Amino acid sequence: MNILISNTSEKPIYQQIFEQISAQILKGELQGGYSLPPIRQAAVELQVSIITVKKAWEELERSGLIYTVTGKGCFITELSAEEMIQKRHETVLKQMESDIAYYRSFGLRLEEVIELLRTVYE
Amino acid sequence: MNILISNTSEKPIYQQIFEQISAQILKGELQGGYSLPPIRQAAVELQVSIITVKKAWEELERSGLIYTVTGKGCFITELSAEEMIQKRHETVLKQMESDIAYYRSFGLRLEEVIELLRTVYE
DNA sequence: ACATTGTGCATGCACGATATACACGCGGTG
DNA sequence: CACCGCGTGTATATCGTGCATGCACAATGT
Repeated sequence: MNILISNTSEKPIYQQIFEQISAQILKGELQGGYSLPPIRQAAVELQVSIITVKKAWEELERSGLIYTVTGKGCFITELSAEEMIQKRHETVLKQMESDIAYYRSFGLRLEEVIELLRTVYE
Repeated sequence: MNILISNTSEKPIYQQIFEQISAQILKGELQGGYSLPPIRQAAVELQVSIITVKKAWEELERSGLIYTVTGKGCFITELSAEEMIQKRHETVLKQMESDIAYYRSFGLRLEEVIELLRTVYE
């Protein structure tokens, strides 16, 4: 459970949890077959309600990254290295499309965007 | 008033209006000194409430892109070409920072991001 | 049975979106 | 010059939706 929750962020808490665990799974930091912490324990660690954790877990299950067994726990879906890369790119591309739409609405061309990226990406 | 509102978008309506007008001003499509449509007229055209338009106008004023005169109307702030470019980059960079944080959370390096960008940016 | 796990329901609160009534500014008219 | 009407932005009260929560219920395994 290496999660950082920002109370100042405009994103809902359950989505912050979802995104960070999602990233950790797709980076291979959380191995398939192992289980996630019980929602109660996670709730205590993260200082949030059980239900907030559950909503994050539900999103993860909807994305096919974990599966739930009532009474037992939640387990990480086993993925091959190729599948992880594939899902990671899918996820990033989906977000990137709307990001690009925003940049383009300001009339920026591809090379301008790349130039700005280089100045910010440390 | 060349605005497109998406009801399926997760973004609030007033923010969609704000972003699009903001972009049009900073691209020079809306010249300084000219006035924006009255909020009532804009509300009819955009099929939204007066107050929703007002909230968008307030955001524009807070960003220094327009100024309001009670009883007269709302007018676009006069900006030099350099100021427009500057503000445009400021705006885009602010958004780009959080975009990059997202990409990096998935472990992507700068060159991978650029490669993905090239495949999507048509 | 009991302890541990996930699930479902009812509540409080913040925010987006709305309609209606109010205040300010300008210009025509007596 | 005063007044009133029209067009402008402004403020108040209300409704619906979604985030976040606590508490009680169901399922699993020892």
